[in-house]
Amino acid sequence: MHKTTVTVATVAAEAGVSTATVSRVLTGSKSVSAQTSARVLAAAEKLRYSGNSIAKALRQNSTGNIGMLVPSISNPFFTSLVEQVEHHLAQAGLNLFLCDSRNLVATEETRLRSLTQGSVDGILVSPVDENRSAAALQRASDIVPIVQIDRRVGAVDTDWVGLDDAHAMRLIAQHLADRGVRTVAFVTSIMGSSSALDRLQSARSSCAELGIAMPDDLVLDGDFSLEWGATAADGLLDSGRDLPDAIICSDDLIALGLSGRLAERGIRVPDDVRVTGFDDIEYASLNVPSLTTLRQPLTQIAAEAVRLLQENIQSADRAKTQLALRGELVVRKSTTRYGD
Amino acid sequence: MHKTTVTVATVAAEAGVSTATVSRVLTGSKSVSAQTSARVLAAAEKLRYSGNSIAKALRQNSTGNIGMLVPSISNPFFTSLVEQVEHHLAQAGLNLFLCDSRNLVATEETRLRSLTQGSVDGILVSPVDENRSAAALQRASDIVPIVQIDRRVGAVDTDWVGLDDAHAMRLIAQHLADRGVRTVAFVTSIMGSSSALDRLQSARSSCAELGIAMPDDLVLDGDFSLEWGATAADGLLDSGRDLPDAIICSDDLIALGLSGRLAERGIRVPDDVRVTGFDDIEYASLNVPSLTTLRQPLTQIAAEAVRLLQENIQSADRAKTQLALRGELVVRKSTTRYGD
DNA sequence: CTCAACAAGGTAATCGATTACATTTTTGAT
DNA sequence: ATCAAAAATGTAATCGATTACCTTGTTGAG
Repeated sequence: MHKTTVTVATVAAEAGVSTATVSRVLTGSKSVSAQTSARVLAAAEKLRYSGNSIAKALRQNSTGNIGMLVPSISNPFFTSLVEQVEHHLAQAGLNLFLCDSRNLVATEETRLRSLTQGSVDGILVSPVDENRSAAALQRASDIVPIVQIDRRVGAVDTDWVGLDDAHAMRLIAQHLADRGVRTVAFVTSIMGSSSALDRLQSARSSCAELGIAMPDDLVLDGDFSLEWGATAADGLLDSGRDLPDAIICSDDLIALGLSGRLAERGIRVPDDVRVTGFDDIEYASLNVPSLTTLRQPLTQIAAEAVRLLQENIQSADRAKTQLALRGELVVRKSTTRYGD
Repeated sequence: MHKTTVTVATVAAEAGVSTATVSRVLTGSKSVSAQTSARVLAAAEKLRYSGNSIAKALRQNSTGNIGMLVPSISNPFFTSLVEQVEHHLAQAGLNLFLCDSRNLVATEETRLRSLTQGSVDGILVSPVDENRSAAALQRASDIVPIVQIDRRVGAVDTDWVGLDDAHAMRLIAQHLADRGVRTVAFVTSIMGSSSALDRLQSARSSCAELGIAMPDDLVLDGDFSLEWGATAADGLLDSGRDLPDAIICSDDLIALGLSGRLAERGIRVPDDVRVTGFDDIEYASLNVPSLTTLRQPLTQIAAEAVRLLQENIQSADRAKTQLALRGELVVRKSTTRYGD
């Protein structure tokens, strides 16, 4: 199986030229005659030369791969984000090195440490916690170009691309107000991630403006998961209180988990209570009832993040950009009663 | 920002020792006095030395990272598999380099090519297509240790770890037979992946044994997605035929998409038709109705795959192992009528 | 007290590809 | 026909960490 390693030297010998020439042919630099070039290519082919990207990276001080660190790849929102990023990177001839911080600051730190050890030219990161991620992130950004994506740590001075949460929540609140909603519950993840924080704050102020009540005891926090959505549904039903007119969830997973549990317990969505999600993951449209949610401009977010990272890699000292892109409300059945 | 690079030489100068000594301290080789060691560590700390894993990899001919190539990271089954693998690799001090072949043989080939260029010590791959993936896989396995996981290309001689599909389908068929099912439809992905092939074949033979009818025109193929599940539901309902007693789906995504569409069109699961999934992704238990499915032994699969890969990396020429692990039937509401 | 064994640390080769610089050959303009 | 510019190719330095091999100094057994 594992034959003797084939290097440029092997190929050079076979083709009867120097290693420099082999390298020139293979990297496509100019100044190699057609015949020589052909001879080298033939030799490379014959020996099944496959290059050594490590050596190349060492010499050129650039690996052609980009690290991406997300809180949880099992969250479909991040999965889609990763897919988009991967797509844009591929177009730029870059490889993706994907890591999962498992929503743990400690794991995040470990990953950042290994990524900053030379294996990547730059990092896209969605930090776990607005505060507790700061130290590791700062350290990493002293070593390698970093762009924050989706979630962010404001205290670390890097580029950031993500959603305009304030605008997004305004769209949702406005939509609910239009349908006559007067009281809402808000189900979210425990404070810590910037997304959760921003969304709650924005929901509060938008609801206030529109005359929608959002009592403190109807703000429930757990995490971004189906499981928590279901638990929150139980919480609301078991509290003894009347259900609000609507339940705003800070992501689709929560909304789907919650909607499922409500159905099991005989509560009809949207007739008994309206429900909104956030992100527009694939399953949102296929759930029964289909979920009204806020679609994030994923393609654009990914494209901008990749672009900014490339700029960062090229020239270190640029003014940092903060890019808040606008989402789009997708109205579906979970907020639409017959006659609405 | 990007300061002058700190290398072992910088640290050596600061500490007043040679680069060899610095390296000895940092890698923990023996024969360094306590004082010297302390001095080196202090210097490294002071200069914020962070090492260069590229150089290290070049010298040691080993990177400490493992590539994993899956057909689609947006499929929750693969997401969970990746999580498990990541966990087991981390325990062995290895990093994960994750790639998505987007269900395309061409993308798969590109990724394999870049992975075999030195960036990883070994590869875990779930090949897109039983036949069309063979060439690229063979080529890659000539260069670097490979273990196939979940799906496989039989023609390429590598280790493989996955599910015992025959056993799994027998469990499902038996369960349905026990509940009085006499006819089934089978909704799957287009043939190509080994999983799809094996599952169909096993379903056919198990049903035959148990006296369950599975007419050819009730075998529908599309892909492993929610979308296709929904489309298949439409297909069954619009065919003009009576619904079968049960619908076996070759993965949970299909089952969930199908179950949702059935509900929308007023068909009740399990009362009008029973539905089974395959994989036991997280959402299977939270769907309404919760989904009867086959739970894959993911942790075990991941653990074995990692173990085999490590063995392969250590000693190239071993006899190859094929490991088919048994899954477990999880009975839920989608096959359970009142009184069953 | 002597010498083998060992500890501590230094020097320089090494991993494989790229590339600055040097050398030779070709080309084309006059 | 001549010479400068351009093309083709070679030689060797380089990227940064590791490590084989060597030198010097210590220790302890006999």
